[in-house]
Amino acid sequence: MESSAPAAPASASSYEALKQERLAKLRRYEEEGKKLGLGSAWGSRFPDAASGKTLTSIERIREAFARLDKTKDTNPQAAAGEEVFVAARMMLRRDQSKKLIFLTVQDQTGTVQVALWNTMLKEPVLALLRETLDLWDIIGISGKLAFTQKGEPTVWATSARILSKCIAPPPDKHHGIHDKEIRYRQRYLDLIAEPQSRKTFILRAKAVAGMRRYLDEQGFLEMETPVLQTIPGGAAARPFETRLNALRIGDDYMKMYMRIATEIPLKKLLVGGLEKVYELGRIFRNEGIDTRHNPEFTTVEIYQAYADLRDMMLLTENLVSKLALDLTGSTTVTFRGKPIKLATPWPRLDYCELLKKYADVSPDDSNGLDRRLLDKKMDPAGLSTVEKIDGVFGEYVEEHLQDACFIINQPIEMSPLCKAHPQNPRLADRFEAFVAGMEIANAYTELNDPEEQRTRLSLQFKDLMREDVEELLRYLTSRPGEEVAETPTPENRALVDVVALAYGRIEHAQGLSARVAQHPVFAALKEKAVQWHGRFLHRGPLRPETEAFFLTVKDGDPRLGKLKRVKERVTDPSLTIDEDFLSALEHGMPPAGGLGIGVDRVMMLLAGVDSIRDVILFPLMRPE
RNA sequence: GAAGGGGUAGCUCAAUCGGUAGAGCAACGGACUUUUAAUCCGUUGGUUCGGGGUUCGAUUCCCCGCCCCUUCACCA
Repeated sequence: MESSAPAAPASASSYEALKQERLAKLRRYEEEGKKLGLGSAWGSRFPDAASGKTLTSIERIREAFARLDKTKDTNPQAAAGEEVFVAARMMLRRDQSKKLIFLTVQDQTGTVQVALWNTMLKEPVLALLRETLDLWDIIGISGKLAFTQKGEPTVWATSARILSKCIAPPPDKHHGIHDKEIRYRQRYLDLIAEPQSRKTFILRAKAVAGMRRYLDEQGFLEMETPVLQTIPGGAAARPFETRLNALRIGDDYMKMYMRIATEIPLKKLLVGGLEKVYELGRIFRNEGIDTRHNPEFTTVEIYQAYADLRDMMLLTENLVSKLALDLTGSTTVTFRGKPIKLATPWPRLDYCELLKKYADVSPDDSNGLDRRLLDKKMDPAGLSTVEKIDGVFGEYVEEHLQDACFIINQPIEMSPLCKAHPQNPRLADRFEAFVAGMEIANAYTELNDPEEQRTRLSLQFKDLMREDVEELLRYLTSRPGEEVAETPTPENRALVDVVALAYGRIEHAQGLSARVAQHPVFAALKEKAVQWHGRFLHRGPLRPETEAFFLTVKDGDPRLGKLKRVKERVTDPSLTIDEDFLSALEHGMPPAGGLGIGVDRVMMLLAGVDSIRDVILFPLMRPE
């Protein structure tokens, strides 16, 4: 191993030197502690099983002190009451002399002062701890409760031992850790050093438990549906891909995707006769990372048969405001320095009226929408009407949605899984809940007509595909014939990006597939594609319904990036019609209300933190 | 993906015009029997994120790269 390596570098790092100091103390403790019956520096159960005693949390100790008299109970040697057992990490150490040492120790519930005093603790034990106890060591002590002369609640140790040695040098005892990178990558350090962070994650645990309790009390049942899926559905987001080694399709392992929502399987449960279901869990979206997005995040989706949007509104506002009240003591929270009201009822705000109010434009006014976008230096060219409306809404309206509210009556095109509004078929019977400019929940009266559902999914794909196919055609027209390599050789295959456009994917994009097929360049490509497919890609014969086309782009072509994006969209599995889902609907899904809540964002509000990373224990980071 | 800010001792942070890289905490040695980030005296600790360039000389100026933060873009 290190046989041939030269001796340790002349100047070991400071980190290494500090660690060696601590290791030396550990060895000394092990050696001398044995004689004193202290056990290993890597500890064991505390207090030991034979004693029949149990630990007392620091919170309980503080409660006990509240029942003592600060002026009278100051003599530890005469302290009444049983010995308490405390296990905690030593955060601070104040040596008064060789005979008296004050420690501040911390467990999950708080901090308390511990005194090691030669009149209470055996001299050799005190001496050994004095020499070997370091900041951030975890210790177990038994002791008596008494105030100091200055009135500080103190556990006066009658015995003490190291339960776990911290051999790494800890951070600054006062400043803690300011480096956000360390706080995220080594969350355990953050949890020890920053009480606020610990509070946030304890709060999160309580909030999640509170959500479950609330739903359980309402008669909802928590379901566990697959995280690994063959068609990721229920939202329009790019999924994470993986492969299943146990199953092969042709020569390839079967492709699978991490779920991007829990919607589809939960609705299948409604079909199955489970009438009030929910799932609180992690979902995964292969998209941007910023202060409000993490690739894996937590949602709770709730479905109730024979209910509708109105029920989901009540559920949402009651749940969120109750959580705030129970956990923070108020229905008004502070976020980014501003007070945010979560008290019920939340105002129901009309989407189009908000557009009128803040952007002075109607969703039907295409020119007006373009103008508003241009005012904000956004290019309306190439955007669908829905995207324009959504863009204007995002730019002009969202910032005004600070106190909790419901946005209702969105255009139906934006919501393919949602039933139309009972009074107006152009609107969706949907709400989005906004708080502090963030979308925290989204709910529908669920679409349960399978034929309508098929049409709506097809229309949505067609809409998304149109853009991609147009872009592809623009590319082909700009480079007549040039991109068709005669034969893929080992060299140019390395320089080549193959774009596969599955014919079946665009069969619903009426008119477009014909235009693609008729394009002369495409015809040539198709011919090549069939040859290459058989000769180089080894995926077996082309199936007629999935005729594939390939085109090649040389490395370094400035349009390569754009084409790669087209490829991603065109081969996006979330644009596959989920026949299994439609089949479920064909067996009859009860009319239902459905709701999804972004748990992380609710936590940001409750904890009053600015970044989603501050409510996720181990946020995604680039590997170092 | 773009712009801006940042990366210096184990931790928190300095470093003037480009001129020997400093402090506090931690660590080590010592004093001290009621402290509260204990205090006091002394000592040690550096690949200044990595690579290249300009220069007599680079933490500092230039180029390339890595990582973090913020804003924007993306994200039903």
